[in-house]
Amino acid sequence: MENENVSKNFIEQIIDKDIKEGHCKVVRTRFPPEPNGYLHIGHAKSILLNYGLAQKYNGKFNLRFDDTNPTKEKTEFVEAIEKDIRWLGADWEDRLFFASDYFGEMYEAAVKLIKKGKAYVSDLSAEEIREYRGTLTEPGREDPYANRSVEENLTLFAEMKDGKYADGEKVLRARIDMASSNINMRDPVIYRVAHMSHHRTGDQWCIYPMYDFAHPIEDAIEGITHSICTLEFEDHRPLYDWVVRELEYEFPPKQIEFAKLYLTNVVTGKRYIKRLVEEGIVDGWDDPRLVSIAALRRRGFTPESLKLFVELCGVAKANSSVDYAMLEYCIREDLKLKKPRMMAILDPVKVIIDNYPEGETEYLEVPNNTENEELGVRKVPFSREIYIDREDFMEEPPKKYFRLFPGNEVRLMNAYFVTCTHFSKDENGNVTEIHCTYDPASKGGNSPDGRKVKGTIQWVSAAHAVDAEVRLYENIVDEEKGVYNEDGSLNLNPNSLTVLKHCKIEENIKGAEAYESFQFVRQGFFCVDAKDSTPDQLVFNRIVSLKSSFKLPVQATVS
RNA sequence: AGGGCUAUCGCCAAACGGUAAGGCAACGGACUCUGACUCCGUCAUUUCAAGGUUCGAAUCCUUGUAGCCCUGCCA
Repeated sequence: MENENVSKNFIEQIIDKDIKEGHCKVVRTRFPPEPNGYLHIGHAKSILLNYGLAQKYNGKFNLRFDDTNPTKEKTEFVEAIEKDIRWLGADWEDRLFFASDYFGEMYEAAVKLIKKGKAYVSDLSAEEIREYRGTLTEPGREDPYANRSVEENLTLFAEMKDGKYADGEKVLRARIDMASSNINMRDPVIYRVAHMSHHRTGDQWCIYPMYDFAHPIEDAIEGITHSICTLEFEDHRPLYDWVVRELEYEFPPKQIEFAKLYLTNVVTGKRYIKRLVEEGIVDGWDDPRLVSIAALRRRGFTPESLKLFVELCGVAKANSSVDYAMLEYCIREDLKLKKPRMMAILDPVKVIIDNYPEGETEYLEVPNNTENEELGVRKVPFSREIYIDREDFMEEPPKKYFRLFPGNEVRLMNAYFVTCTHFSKDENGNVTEIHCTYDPASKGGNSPDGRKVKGTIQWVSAAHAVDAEVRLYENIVDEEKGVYNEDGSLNLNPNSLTVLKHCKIEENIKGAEAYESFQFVRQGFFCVDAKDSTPDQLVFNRIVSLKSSFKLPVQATVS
């Protein structure tokens, strides 16, 4: 599936080496989300990376919810996450797991550590533990409870499990090295008491394992060979390896860290998005201006486009921020040949073709996609009164403007040549009606005399047009000013949403369903909004505009 | 001397001691019934800096510099 010339990323190189040296036979990866929120594009990278690796190496990909902290997790999120991953196309088959499924084994693992003298129960409070931990530059001090006997620790830990202690009263710590330069190794807490109902295990447990202890066990139990996570866990790897070693797993999993995906001019921070939702600036976590998976889906991005995007971004260890233009390229690339190209007028102005018979309608056959014949043809009605886009007409055009203006001839796409004869304006100077004559011989869009026109514009028959709402988006933050203000607040772009009512779309658009997308010729790709669109009042999201090298010349200001 | 990681084009990113891939963006031009697409062309004598080793260095060594991460009973 890949181009042979594309060199392998550093993770693939590690896997190649592990296979070659016999450290693993079948590659197993996993995506381990905590069900405490919605997935965003950064998670998509991790999902597609893990799934892609499993596919590439003929291995297995697991979905595992890392639900070891009941205070933050909800079933609602596990459902949303499953939906997003499924939509992305990452197939975990029958391998859906929960860390909470392993609580029993984790408890036994902790007991094993205690018996080996590698873990002890501490009565220190959270604040005391912090004090004893030392700082980045000073070593920590030994926990005063570090020397309890194995028997006492066993008893105490069992009592913790049995609910004898309140939250925070006791914890289980791994005995490693209070003087380590790596703070994660200074006798990390591996079990805490939390009298709280867990979304899956209910009240069965009142002690819960910490991530650093739980994660390597989860990986080992599932036979994960390569446990891929993000850079901030690099400092945790020695602890990960310690757990795996002390527990003496036969096939120890290997943790590998890569740099997260950041996108320019985009908001991913949970607190920021929460505020945007609360303040009504966006209409939910799936607002099309956001980059949660749900938002991207609603906006009209496809799994294929995100997959392409992730591939193009690559995988490395350097922190980086990918240009949003790369994402735009990917969705255009995916939709280009797959979607019908329809005519839509976003800002309509009426054109009357004076020499076209009144009351007549003819149906012109047009290809749905000139670059992909498989998409077939459709019939588009043409009549005396049509709409064109306001920006396709100018009373006094600048040089190189080859759309409609008085005296100029243009092609109505797939229809006829028309020449503007005159037009009218209202009291405010807005063009209200444009009059043209058409050349009946140019039917279909070409003149038998070989006459050329420079401009081709889209149009929609007034009597047949479907009225629709179209929403145009820009990034939610102002890219000129930077994403954040000095006080840490978001620098919002006031133009992030433009709602256009009464757009006119050719009648073939009728019946378009949620998530269905189209190219609106000369404008961009648009997707039926899954939340607000109805059969009677279609609502479209602009996914992305078409590229354009056309710029109206800026009027020179005379000083 | 706290520890760890990272620095290659505007943005991603290859290169693993043999003389700087590729993509996005941008800019020219051709083509065009989408100012799109497509196609052709341009775009790092130089890899954070300075030294050193070598016939040869982005790759090795030394010394700096910059950025990111780490002091949750979060993940």
